Amino acid sequence: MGDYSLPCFTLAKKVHQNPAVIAKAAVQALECRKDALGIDKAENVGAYCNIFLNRLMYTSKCVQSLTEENLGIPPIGTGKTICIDYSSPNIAKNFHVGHLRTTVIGNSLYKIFDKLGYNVVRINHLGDWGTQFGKLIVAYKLWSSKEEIEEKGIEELLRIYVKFNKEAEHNPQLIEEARNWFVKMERDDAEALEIWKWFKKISMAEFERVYDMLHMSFDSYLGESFYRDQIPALVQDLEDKHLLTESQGAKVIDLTEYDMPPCLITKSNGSSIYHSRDIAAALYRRKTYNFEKCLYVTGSEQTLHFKQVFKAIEMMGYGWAENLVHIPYGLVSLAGAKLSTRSGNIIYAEDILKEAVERANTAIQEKNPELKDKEDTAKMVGVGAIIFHDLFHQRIKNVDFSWKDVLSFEGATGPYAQYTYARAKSILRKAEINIAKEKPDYNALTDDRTYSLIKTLSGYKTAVLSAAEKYEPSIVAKYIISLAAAFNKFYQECPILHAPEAARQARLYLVNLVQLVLKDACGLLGIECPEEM
RNA sequence: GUGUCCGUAGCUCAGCUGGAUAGAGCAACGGCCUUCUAAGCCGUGGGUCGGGGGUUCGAAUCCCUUCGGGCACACCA
Repeated sequence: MGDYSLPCFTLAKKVHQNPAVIAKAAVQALECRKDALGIDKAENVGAYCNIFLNRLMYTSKCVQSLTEENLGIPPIGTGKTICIDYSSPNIAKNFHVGHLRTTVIGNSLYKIFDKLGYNVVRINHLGDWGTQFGKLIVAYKLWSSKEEIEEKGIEELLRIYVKFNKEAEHNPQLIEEARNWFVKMERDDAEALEIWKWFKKISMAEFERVYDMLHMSFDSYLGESFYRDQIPALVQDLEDKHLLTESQGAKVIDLTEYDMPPCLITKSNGSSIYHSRDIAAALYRRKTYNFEKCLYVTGSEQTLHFKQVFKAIEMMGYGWAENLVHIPYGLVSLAGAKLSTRSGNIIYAEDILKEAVERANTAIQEKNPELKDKEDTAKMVGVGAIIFHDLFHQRIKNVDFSWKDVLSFEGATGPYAQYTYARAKSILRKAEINIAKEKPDYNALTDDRTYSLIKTLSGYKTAVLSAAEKYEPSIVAKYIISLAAAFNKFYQECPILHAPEAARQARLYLVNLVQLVLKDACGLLGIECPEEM
């Protein structure tokens, strides 16, 4: 027989979480086990009777700890710097739903750490260097022209890139030519660099359109190309530290000791590769920002790559390698198949954003045609739906893209959160009182619905801290839904404006807190809340 | 093959530092707008927590094993 007092003890600790339910359960449990426990039932009747008091104390504590300025969130990151490498799209390819994930997750992590007081550096590590430009140059010379690219922009770049890959399947010579062009780029060949700069400019214009729609910006756009002239010094450093070995003409760091394939530093033709550029970038960032942590938001398929890169930096003798964190997310697929530019199995970020705004517009026409700022609201709602959908699930889960799910405005969605916010604001507008001056009468806040709402409100701090600790914006998204749901239930059952004076004041005080937290939490995901919708 | 991640309701997922009848949303069905925005609320149905062992008073949660799926495994990023 075990110790039956243990479960009872655990239970007692939880009493503060939901007194009504727990105390009831306690009485039941003790009924069943009182012989084993040898405790008089009267003790628990006392506890049961304290529920009302507990609620009052809890309510008062929670409501007082949430103020407009702090919302309960402690500034734990003051004086510390965090670099976040995210979005980082490849030049000359379209921005599709896959890129949207890193962009939206990274942006949310930025908002969360910023909220906690960290100094956050947002880095868009553009994929603007590498063999793919060699491929593009070859393709451009073979199948396109200056006029066509000027006219059609990124579409034309994409067309010839796809064509190149298709042709290269039967003609390996093309790949060799592409690699040679990349070698030329690395050796500052004027013609190669001029074409490269031109392609980069065309791509950036497209990316900026998407970032504008998402209302996002970055502190640094230093892409891979920025680190190209730092590679020779890196190679020299690695040589000096006796970390490099020659393998099939390439220079590698041997990692067999750590059960990993070797980390390639330079290719057999002498050019750099993404491992070496990532190492150089980490060294540069450490020197420039002296970061506490540096986060890399990329697909989970790059897990091994970052393990290699981090290990290499550690082997170079840099203890701060342990502060480099890869933040992987699951693959986005479409109709069960991998997203592929080549086969056309792809959806562009711009298209879903536009479509969502369109749908939001339709919804407004149906539900609230009198609304003043229809266009702005439709943008907030449509874009909010997309962002929220992307952040609601744990980032590691694979997602199969579905128009139906992405464009849903009901249930656990961004628009549901925004709608709840708009409802709360509407009440406050009609109340026409200065909320800050009203002290709530806690006695008016003890019914089940209200208590549950206060419980949820007080969980904001925990949710934000947990999201930061796990680098998991979905925790905030889940929190938003639980708060919105708690508020909507409260709203349904507890009259606010038409309540007796004491209850009216106390409830308005709560509505104000809900509204503040909802807006703040949505902000942490990069979602804006319209005042009316 | 090796490594790694995932497997909970028809679908999408919470819960995983062990605790009492496993929770949401979507979809289905039935209710609620002369009262604060029905993008809402209430109710009904729906689960061998992939399977099997083990640890424990107690396991979706921890350990082992097995099956299914995703991804990665040097000259792309």
